[in-house]
Amino acid sequence: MPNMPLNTAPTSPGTGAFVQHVTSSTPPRGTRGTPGHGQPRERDALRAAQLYYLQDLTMESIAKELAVSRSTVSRLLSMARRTGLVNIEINAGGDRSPMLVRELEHKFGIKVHVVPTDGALADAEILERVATHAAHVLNTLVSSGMTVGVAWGSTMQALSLALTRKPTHDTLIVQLNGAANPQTTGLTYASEILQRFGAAYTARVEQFPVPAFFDQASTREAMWREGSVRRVLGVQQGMGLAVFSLGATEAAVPSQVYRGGYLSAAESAALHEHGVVGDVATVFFDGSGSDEGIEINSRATGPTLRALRKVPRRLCVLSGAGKLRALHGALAGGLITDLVLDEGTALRLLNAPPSSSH
Amino acid sequence: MPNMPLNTAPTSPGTGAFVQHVTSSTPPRGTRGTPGHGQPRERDALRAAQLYYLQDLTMESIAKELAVSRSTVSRLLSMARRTGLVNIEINAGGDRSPMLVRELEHKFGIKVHVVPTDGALADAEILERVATHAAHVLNTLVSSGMTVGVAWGSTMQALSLALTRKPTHDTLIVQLNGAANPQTTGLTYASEILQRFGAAYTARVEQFPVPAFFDQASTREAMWREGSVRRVLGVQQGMGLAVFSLGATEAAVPSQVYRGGYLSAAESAALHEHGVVGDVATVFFDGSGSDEGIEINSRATGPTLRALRKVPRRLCVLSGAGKLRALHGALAGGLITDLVLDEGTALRLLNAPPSSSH
DNA sequence: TCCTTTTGTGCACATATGTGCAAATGAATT
DNA sequence: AATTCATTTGCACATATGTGCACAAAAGGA
Repeated sequence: MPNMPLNTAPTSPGTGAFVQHVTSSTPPRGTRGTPGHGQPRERDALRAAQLYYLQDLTMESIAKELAVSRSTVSRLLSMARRTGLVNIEINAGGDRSPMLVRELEHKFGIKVHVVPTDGALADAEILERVATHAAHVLNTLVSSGMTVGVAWGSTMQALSLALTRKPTHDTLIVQLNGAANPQTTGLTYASEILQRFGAAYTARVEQFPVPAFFDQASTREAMWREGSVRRVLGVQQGMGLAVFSLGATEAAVPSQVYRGGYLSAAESAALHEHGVVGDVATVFFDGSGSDEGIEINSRATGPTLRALRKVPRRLCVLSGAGKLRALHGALAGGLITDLVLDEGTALRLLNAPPSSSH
Repeated sequence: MPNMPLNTAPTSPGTGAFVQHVTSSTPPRGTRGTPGHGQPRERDALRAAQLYYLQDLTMESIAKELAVSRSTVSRLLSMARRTGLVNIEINAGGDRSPMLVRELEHKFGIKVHVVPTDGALADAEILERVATHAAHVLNTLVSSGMTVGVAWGSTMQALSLALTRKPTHDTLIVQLNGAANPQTTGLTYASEILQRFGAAYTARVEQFPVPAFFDQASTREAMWREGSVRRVLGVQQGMGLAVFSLGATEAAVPSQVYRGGYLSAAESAALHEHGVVGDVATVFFDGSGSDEGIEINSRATGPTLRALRKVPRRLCVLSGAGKLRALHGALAGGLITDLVLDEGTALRLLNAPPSSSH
């Protein structure tokens, strides 16, 4: 009775083409098995995956059937998982889901995914778990032909690293908001996040090469009339899914936006003045989930909340303690349709009353 | 780095309710973990499944987190799979599928699933593999609210035994054709097949309590006007999916229909006369896939091919050597939209020219 | 209340699986 | 042709996993 490997082997990058090999101790391959398949290695991987996951054969017997060693089968299966050939999903829907999830879904009218977390886990571990879990959820939401808006930040970074491959066609990944700032030159990592999404879904990537905030609102207006920018904004219009986390002013570990030199001290103070509790893609909102009347938003580059709400599916990935007020605001503003969050935060969300704004 | 168990443990029936237990060596449970979930065992199973399949944790660490022994985690995961909480699917779609599949799909314009089979496999093993594979394919086709027509026969029997649980709502399983005959009293096994489908999909089952063939066509006409029969026929009208195999006159192991006392010698001879190559749900067809002009069909109880073709999705499960001519006929007649078959048959199907009928 | 039956648990052992390492292969280059 | 380089393979060993078994805890009956 077989088991089922899972780990993503820390093997080499391995982007290269597949090439046929012949073992000396074994009769030459190529005549074996079904003729006329694709690259031999991928063909074997599919075959192995079918026999292992569908037929419950042991790796040993699969090895015999493919005329390779057992360890090769192990590696084939490992590859099959990494490349998304095998897809494992957990059906937590309906009456099977724990009461916590059901209560949250009922209370807020959205789809909720609670990531199990042990109380003793460090914040970094929680983030990683949430990201991994969210990656699987994302796989069920992304489909061919879809345009997916993607924000950036530490949570999105973790998510991008946890993505599992799911090849699609004609999918388009579009950056939600600019990422450049006066302090750091590169901020290549925003683009790296995008690239990883693109690789995972074999999708084209549309970057948004503008700063996170303009210094002058008038400059933004001017830029927004530029053809190159209008094109990206046009792509954003077609989004079927937006993926983002929330920035929170009160977070123990302050969000990317509140470090990194994006905001001046004066600006931070102004945010507090207006009762801002958090942001989505560098657009700030108050406790009621409104982005209006906040000066800096006129210089921000993320979609207005009004525009965001037009996206049919809006997945928020949230990890950790300090973002509760931001989450309440975002929920009040109807910004979220699908939520992934850790168990601790979920519990607090259920119990804690929405903080009175300001 | 964890592995992933697969086998359906041969444990006791276990239909009973879940009950909380307390171990002496362990502090009482119930205070642990998220409060307010469903039955503790199912709650743990979900949690374990998420940690194991999504987070790639080892069973050992999950055991620690759930405060149970590692073996319990193993059993929880085993249960999670059996009950369909965990769903494993293989994405063989698009350009990743082997050329054999692509060629068949192109040639016949249908969706094809080829079950890998070693050349040295016995017929019974091939049947089992095909059935197991088909069960997974079926899971992707059956959805809530759907009416599924199900035939009977040895292949359907094997399929029913290989089904994996996938709970749905408002699904309806309806028997495609009568199964009683003058020889065997029970033929309980036709109903057992149906029951298994019902159990796997938590669906209501609609039986069709008529003989496989009437002695007199006029009796059928009369019965077809009966309210009870009309109700079943009405349900059949709503089918979104039909699942069947093919009977073949030439099969090495003759199909159920050609043994079992369903047909007299004279009837068998008449079938050959008319160039019959096989049947679907006891409705016979010739090499071109037509059921017309075949006397016995006026006494049969399965849906006419015209009626069958109205079902949007028609899954044919086929295993073994001798059914090639029947398959060619069924394909010519456009009876099939989705096909599951073993590799050997698939190869012959691709190469062999359609047998000239009669 | 006592007894029987059912169900779940941990233990220990037999299998099954993942992976570092060295050897072997095939392709590309000199 | 010889050489280099990047992959791939099989081996062997360390882990990880499945399961028979005996026992403990609940549930049901008398």
